[in-house]
Amino acid sequence: MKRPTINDVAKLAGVSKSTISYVISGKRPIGEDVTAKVLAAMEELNYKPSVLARNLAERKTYTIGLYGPSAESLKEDLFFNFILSGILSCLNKSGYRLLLNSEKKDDNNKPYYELDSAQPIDGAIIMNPQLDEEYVEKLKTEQMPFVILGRPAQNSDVFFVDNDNTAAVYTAVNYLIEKGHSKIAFINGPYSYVSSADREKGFRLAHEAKGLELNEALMFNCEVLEDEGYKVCDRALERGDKFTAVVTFNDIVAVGVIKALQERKIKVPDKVAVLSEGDTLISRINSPTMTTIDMNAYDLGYKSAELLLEVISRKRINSCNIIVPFNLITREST
Amino acid sequence: MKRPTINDVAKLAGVSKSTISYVISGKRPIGEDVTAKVLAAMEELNYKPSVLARNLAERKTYTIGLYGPSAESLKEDLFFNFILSGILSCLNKSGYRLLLNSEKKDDNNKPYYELDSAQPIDGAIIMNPQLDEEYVEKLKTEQMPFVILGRPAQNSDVFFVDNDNTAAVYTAVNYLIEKGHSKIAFINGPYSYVSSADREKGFRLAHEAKGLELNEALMFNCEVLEDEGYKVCDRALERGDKFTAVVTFNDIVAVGVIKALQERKIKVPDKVAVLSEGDTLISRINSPTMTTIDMNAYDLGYKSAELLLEVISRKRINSCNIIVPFNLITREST
DNA sequence: CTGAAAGCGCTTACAG
DNA sequence: CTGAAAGCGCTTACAG
Repeated sequence: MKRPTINDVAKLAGVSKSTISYVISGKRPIGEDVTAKVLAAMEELNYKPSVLARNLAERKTYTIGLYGPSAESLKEDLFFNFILSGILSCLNKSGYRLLLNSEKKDDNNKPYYELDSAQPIDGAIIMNPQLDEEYVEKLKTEQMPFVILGRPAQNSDVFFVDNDNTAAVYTAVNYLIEKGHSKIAFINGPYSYVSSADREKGFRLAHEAKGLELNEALMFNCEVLEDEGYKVCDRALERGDKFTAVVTFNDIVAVGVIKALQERKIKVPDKVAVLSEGDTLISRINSPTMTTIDMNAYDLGYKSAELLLEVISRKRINSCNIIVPFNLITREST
Repeated sequence: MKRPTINDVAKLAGVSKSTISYVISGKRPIGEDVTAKVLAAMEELNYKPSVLARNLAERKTYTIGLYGPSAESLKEDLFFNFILSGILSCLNKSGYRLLLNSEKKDDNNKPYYELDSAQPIDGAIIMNPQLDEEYVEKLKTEQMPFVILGRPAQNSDVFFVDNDNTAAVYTAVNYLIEKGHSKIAFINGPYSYVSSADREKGFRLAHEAKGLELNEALMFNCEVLEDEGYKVCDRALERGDKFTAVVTFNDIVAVGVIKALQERKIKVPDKVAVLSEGDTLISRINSPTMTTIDMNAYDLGYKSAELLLEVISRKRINSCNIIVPFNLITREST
């Protein structure tokens, strides 16, 4: 038994297939009696119009592609959950579907995305700070609407949604300085992330604003993993670096940092305060609970999707960006 | 500038469009010189075959649909991350795409999925224990391949992947009994989940096996949320229920339980031991770290996808099921 | 080894 | 208010 097509319905109802199509779409008025016949035929055959065929005819898929982290790094990334949740909430409201693409590796182990104008999507959200650059020019020439989740390196003429990462770290450091800290370590993300540079800028500015000298040796870059945070902190302690507070790239790195401190019986926050970014449930569950900057990741996702839909429908044409606010949440770790 | 189509390439290369198609697919031998011309034309026009048109012509989308939790409940669900990671790993290997569908609510606030044979997918993974039933019969008559992630209530003739939840709880309770506990509370998931019934069975069997009397009043059902775990535990303590150990549905519920205990200065594990299921990073980060049953959620996802692809390609026709093993991981909370 | 044509299942401009 | 036909951009059986 094959799936019924629009032709089967047309034959059964004794009308043309355009009429079937118009009854479904409501794009032109159809007589009451005809409508009734068509509806009955659809019911009888349990007919549902093929999404695929409709997409091809309309040249529209009502689907957007999310280009996110690799399958591997997605495993323990709660920040991603919030973003995904925000995106889905927005799309569900508008009847759009989501094609979820994770970063892949080619034969040379180079990361890439399956992302070009041949994909069955109306637009893309790119959330990988390593890969967005590569696709920006390509997508522009291919006229595929897209939004970057994060600030692109040269934000010339693209749509993007991000936090003000510089201001976030500025706020964090400022808070610590006002609490009396003067030797603050900074465990930043990979050097290649634009957001790492943004954060570093905030770190420097906060010191300048308070006229506090900054110790370059206390600034570190590492992969965004618990274990990396642990190692960096552990090595710093081993070397005898002096600091009374540490700001981390995100919650999971902070977990590693706190572990390294606790293993050496360095009390948090009594001896060293720890401040993270993200406000995932990790920061509430960890002991001590963590002071963190809530980046409103749900909003980041929601706004990206919302913006992308506006770009697709040409309600927005000139590139623009949306900066999602953050809030400092103080808990036990500072 | 419109996207180039196969006709543009054919014209430029001076051959028929079937030849273009065959050069790309390699489904029939094409002369060297012709191949070279075609490749050059494709290159010059930056041609990529439309995925949509190909899908319609082949009646195959190389896409599977994942029908998962609602956007809301996905927010703090790390178990989902593992499953998703497993699914993506498998699909990436096979060149399949993932359409991610979350549970939606209709106007009457009734949950539903956008899931029928008209969707642009070759098959579906259904991971919602509340909704799978509803779609099983429908999908069967519509000949849409699907795999249930979890054990369906009447597992008559469907493909499914699950843990042995009964054995998992049996193992957990057995371990606690051997540690000397005799009054064990059980905070189970919603009564409507098949997996809750499976777990309860394990809880009862473990008691029977050791000839230990079971106190029905110590068995609870609640939504799978931190706060619900907290409330159930708090009310039990308030009532003066006596127990020295509690087994929970998952890690996040255990967090609530431990919080309720700690607030009343009841030491974990000294006074009350806590054992959860899931082994997400929560159980490692929580203080005390949690003894938990690792359900191998990544494998759950990977195997579901693998099985679905086999069903789609008709390498499997008769319904079957895959039971993913679990391991007890002991940490500080017991 | 290559081409002309039918077909996948829809939508929509054209015509009445 | 309704229909016949062209078209979306491919694949593939048919033919040579």
